[in-house]
Amino acid sequence: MLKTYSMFDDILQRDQHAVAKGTILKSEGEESHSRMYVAGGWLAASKSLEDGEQQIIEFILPGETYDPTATDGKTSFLQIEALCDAVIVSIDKTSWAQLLRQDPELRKSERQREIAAQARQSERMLRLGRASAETRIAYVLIELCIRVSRQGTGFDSEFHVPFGQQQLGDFTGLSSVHVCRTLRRLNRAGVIRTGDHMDILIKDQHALAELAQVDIAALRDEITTDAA
Amino acid sequence: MLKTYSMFDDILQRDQHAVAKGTILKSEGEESHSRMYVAGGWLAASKSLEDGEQQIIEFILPGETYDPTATDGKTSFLQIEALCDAVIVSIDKTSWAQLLRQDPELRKSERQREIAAQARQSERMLRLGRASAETRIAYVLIELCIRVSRQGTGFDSEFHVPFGQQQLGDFTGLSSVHVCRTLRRLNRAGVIRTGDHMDILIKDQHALAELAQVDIAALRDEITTDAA
DNA sequence: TGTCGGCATTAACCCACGTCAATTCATCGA
DNA sequence: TCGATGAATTGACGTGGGTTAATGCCGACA
Repeated sequence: MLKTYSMFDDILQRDQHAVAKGTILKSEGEESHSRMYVAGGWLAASKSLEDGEQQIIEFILPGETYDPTATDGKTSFLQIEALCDAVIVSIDKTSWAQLLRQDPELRKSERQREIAAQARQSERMLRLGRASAETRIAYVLIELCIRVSRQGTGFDSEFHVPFGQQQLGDFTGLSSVHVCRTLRRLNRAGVIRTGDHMDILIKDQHALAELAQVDIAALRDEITTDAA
Repeated sequence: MLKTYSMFDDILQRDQHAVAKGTILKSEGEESHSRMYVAGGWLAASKSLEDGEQQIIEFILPGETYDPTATDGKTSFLQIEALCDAVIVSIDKTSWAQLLRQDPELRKSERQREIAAQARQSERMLRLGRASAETRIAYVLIELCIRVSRQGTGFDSEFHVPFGQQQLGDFTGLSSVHVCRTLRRLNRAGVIRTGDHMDILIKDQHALAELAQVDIAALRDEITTDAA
């Protein structure tokens, strides 16, 4: 989570506005002159093929900022959508640049955040291109678990995913039907337990990490650093 | 391509060293304290699953720099390998930081480069997760063609890929056998013509763009900006 | 309390792509 | 000139995951 900066805080207090689940905050190719700050709720940054197939590139969680503006400085190269009811703040480029100029700490933490994001992207590309459905699902569960946990502290084995299996598929490159099949299988194997409304309980952290082909400790460091 | 900077040039003249095709310049998790500059040849940045499956995350072309150092500032989160005989220069972090501090132009162009890289990654993730083999192959051909072309000027419909079908598969998330099949099919359809040694001639640019589900003009802008 | 709409679940079926293996071909050192 | 090596190519075959569609469940709303 971002540390507290008086001027930053000031901006975040103004201009908050609530958006309903499903709201599209920015579309691909649309004008974009601001960085978004998520005060509450989850967003998804995604791209679509002409035939309508959607791929979620990144989830944006409360306390994070995101700017999908392309190199032209004008248009967004991603679509940003609210996965659940959310509260967001638009910080215009000028204000953001000013914040960065004034605050070396913020500058440094944003730099770290970018590097961490790039590492995460690489890890996801590896799974998208090369891993089985089971590995992909196991991985996303671990990743989400860790990212949710750091809002509290440490590693909570139980967490809530505020969106459906369709979106999980859009993120892992699978159909919602196969996401379902895979989650059932993990349930039957006793690795996880799914409750109502996409509540997830990781029953066997070790087995899940095995399936995801990931070293949990390393991943936690990587993702957690993101917040520094 | 990077513009000319006296001090930058100075560094690039020293410390050049040649590496043979297949050389692994950095391994995943290995110590990494420098940024690499490619004076000649192509590199690949990749990640691997425990079972050995490899995914190429990015190609690094002559004139580009790359730094795979993770947020810990110590280890590389990618493997860097020479796809063909290459000449590279290691620029240590301190020198690089100094260059950035002294040169606002370089700082700005690197910033642009990072944004462009992120847009490219998103585009690739979309294809990895959601597109057919044909679309992926068509897309990578167009992407490579444009990136090679900008070393000269404009869009050359004929170009050379200095590595094999296996690596094309490692980049697109396909098996080398299926890469081969797909290339043959594109040949038979008259969209491309493959010559010896992975020489590619795009015979029908429009049809290829159609298959790739991409707007060539937009993509060219995006990739070309990368070089600013 | 009923009805409606959206999501999860499951089964049946199919196909795009992976795997394995044989064949050809180009390169290269002895 | 002769293997020897490694990549491209092609065919046969198997399968993981997509598609379709039926069913059930829950929450919202009247």
